[in-house]
Amino acid sequence: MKAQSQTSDVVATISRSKASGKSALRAWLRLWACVGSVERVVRTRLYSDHGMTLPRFDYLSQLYREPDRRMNMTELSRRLMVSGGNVTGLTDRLVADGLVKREQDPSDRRVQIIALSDYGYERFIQVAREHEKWIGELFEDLGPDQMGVLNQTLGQLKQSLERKLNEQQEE
Amino acid sequence: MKAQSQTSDVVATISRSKASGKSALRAWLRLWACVGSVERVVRTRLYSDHGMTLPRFDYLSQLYREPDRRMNMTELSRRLMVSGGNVTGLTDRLVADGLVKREQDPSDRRVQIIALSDYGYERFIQVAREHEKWIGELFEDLGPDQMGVLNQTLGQLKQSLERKLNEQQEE
DNA sequence: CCCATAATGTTTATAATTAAAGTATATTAC
DNA sequence: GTAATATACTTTAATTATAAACATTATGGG
Repeated sequence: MKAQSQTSDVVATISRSKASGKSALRAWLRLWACVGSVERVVRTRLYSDHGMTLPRFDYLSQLYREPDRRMNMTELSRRLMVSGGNVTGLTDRLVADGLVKREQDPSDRRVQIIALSDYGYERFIQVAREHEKWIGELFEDLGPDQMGVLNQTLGQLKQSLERKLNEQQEE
Repeated sequence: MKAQSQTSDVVATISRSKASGKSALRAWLRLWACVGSVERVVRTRLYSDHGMTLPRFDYLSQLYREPDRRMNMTELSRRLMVSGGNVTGLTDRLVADGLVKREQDPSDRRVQIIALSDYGYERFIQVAREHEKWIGELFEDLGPDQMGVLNQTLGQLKQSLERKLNEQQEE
C-alpha cells in the first residue's frame, strides 16, 4: 500500500481493477444480505399483522406514489422490476380483492391503466404507516452520518445501474 | 435548522427520530432498487449464457463457500434466507440435475447433508467466474473510496440486522 | 393504403416461494 | 423410561415469478 506511488500506471490500474472486483463482490453480498433480512421481516409482519403479501404491498406502493394513483402495466412491471406476466397475475388477484381497478386508455386500446381503489388506498395507508415504522426500527442502529453516507452512495449506485441497464437495453 | 441549539432535548429527539425514519425509508428504497437491478441483470445472464437460474446459483454458492462443500438443509435455508420447503424443492431439482448429492448424517437421522458434486463444482466455478465479472462491471462507477464506505456501512447494517433478527426470534 | 415492425398485455408451462400442517427423530424433564 | 417438547425435514395448497409464445393494437415508411 505504501508503495502505491511507485507502481506504474498500468500495474496500478490492474491492481485497482482486481481489488475493486473483490470489493464489488463483497459489497454485492452485503447488499443482498441486508435486503434479504429486511424483506424477511417485512414479509412476515405484513402477513401476520395485516394479511397482506409483500408483492402486493410493493405493487400498491407504486400506485400510491403516483399523483393520480394510477399507472399502466408496462410501467408497473418496470418499477417493480418483475416480468409482465407476473404483473398480469398480481393485477388479477388485486382486482378480485377490490384493491385496484382496471381502466382503459382512450387513446391506446392496448393499454390497461390500473387505478388504486378507495378501499385500496385506505388499506394501503394503514399498512404503510406501520411499514415505515418497521423500516425505521430496522435501520435505527445506523447513525445519521452513516445513514447520510449510505443514502448518498446508494443514490449514485442506483443511477449508475439505471444508466447501464438503459445502455444494455439499447444494444 | 439554524435554531437547532435552541430546541429542547425532547423536541430535538423527536425531530431526529422522524428525520431518521424518512431517511431510513429512503435508504431502504434505494437498497431495494439496487438489489433488484443487479438481480435482474444477473438472472438474465445466468439463464441466457449458462442455462442456470439465480436461486440455483445462490444455492451452489453457499455450498461452494464451505470448506468441505457440504451443508445441511436447515443451514442452507438460513443462509439463503428462504423457507425450508423451498430448499427441499430446490434440492430435489439440483439432485435431479446431478449438481448436488444428498447424504445422511450418521449421528442424526433427521439431518440431510447436501454435498456439491464434482459436476456441480466444475459447473459452479465456470459460472462464478463470469458472475464476479458482471458484478465488477455493475459496480465499476463507484470509486474505491465510495466502495469502501459502502462496504463498511453495509457491514454494520448487516450485523445490526442479524442482531435484531436473533433477538426477535428469541421473543 | 399496406406492410413491416414495434409496443402492450395475456397466456402457457414451469420454477420458485411461502405459510402451515404433517412426519420422523432427538432431547429434556421428570 | 416415558411423556412432553424441540428440531429437521417434507408435504400441501396457494401465490409469486420467469421466459417464451401469442394476440391485439399502434406506428412509420413505402
